[in-house]
Amino acid sequence: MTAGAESPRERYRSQVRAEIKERAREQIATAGASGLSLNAIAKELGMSGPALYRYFGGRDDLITELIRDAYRSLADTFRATADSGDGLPGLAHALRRWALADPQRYFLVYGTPVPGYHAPDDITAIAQEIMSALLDVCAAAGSGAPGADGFDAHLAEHRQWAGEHPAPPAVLHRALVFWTRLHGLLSLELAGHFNGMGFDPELLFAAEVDELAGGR
Amino acid sequence: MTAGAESPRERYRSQVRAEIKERAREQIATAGASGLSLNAIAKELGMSGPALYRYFGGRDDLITELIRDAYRSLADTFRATADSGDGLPGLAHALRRWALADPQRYFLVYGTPVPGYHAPDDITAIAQEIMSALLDVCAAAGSGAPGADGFDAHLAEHRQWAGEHPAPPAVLHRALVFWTRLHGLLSLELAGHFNGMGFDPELLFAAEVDELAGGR
DNA sequence: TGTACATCAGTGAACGCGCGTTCACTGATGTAC
DNA sequence: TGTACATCAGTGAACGCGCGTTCACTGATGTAC
Repeated sequence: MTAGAESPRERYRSQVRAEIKERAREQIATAGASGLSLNAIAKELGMSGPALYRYFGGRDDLITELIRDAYRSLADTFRATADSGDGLPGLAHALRRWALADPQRYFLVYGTPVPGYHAPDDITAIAQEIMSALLDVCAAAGSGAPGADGFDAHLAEHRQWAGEHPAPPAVLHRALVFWTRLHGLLSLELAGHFNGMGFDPELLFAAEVDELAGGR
Repeated sequence: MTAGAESPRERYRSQVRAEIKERAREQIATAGASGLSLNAIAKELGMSGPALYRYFGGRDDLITELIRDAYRSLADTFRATADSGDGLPGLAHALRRWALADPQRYFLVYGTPVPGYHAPDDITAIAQEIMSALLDVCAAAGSGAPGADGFDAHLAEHRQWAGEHPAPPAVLHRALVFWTRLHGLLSLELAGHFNGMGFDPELLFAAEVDELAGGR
């Protein structure tokens, strides 16, 4: 009963859980999050539908867990990249790789929200980890930008979202700009809005990263 | 039978069509696009479900038409604003107003795509109208930016998306940057990702518009 | 080592639901002579 | 003006489907003595 040791039953259990989630991700990849069906997953695994209730409280629980995994994965990627010292360009390209590796995972985090849904608190906490890693990198990059503008003054007094992070307003501003600009590029690219336009999305992304790393 | 005159039957018909679409928009606003149900719409209108088939080919047709309306509305807004001579800031704030007026409409255009769905050609054509209005405004604003960078050179040879528009690469670049940056801001704001962060999204938007209107 | 018991994964039947869609039909509205 | 006909909105029954979820139960696996 020591915490680290896993009994055969526990090992089996977590393995089946993983398989269920894997199939769920496949379904989301081909039909979107609204196309996820417990019965279909069970069929693919050769089980009956009710069997899944041994592993998840229900459909909503499963989706929430997939969303949590997606946040967790992005937070880990951000933290690792932030600590690697590759600066803003490194973080930006890590984000792009993460997004392209699994577009639907990206949309689980940043996609169109279901009007009623409210994420549980622990997911909000992971979102803050992501912000924290971003702020670390922005702070290390130095302010570099022109002097404080009007929005910086506003940020100086509205910085709850930064938590205890000691970054000055110009750095907070840079973090927001990093986030929103790259999200704009990635979400349009992943949604296919650049399809058929002719240019290479990666080059546009790189050009925006250059500008972020330079002035602002 | 002259083209302009509408018979009573035709008038009634288009009125019922409009009511159906109105209810559909309400449903999408409260449950997302995947929560749209023909039977529920019929019930709200006091009709039986099959009656709707007099007005739309089916559920997919209805959704497609709502998407088309959304594109049309944005294209009209862009064209009118472009012709008003208020420049990039005017266009940006018109876009923001349009987005905030009906978030789900915005997501019909720029939200998470259903993996299988492919928009019909006429919608693609409206998307080009939108781009065209944006390019007009960017061209009128002048290049204003620093000399051509690497991406501008790429754009010079990959400008199919601009159609016949005579704008130079620097202007094309500015249009893409306008589009992607503002989309990033608006989609995060509308999805609620700024909720609880503390700062005012409108001020962040304005700061980005300032930067777009200045250098780049 | 063997026996008695507890745990728990998985089954199969069933429930109730709402969905999109078809079809034959009714009845009101409009048109032609 | 009245009559005969065509158009077409809307109904109600029905089809088949897949969904999430519950429940009582079986049978295998693990645990305690």
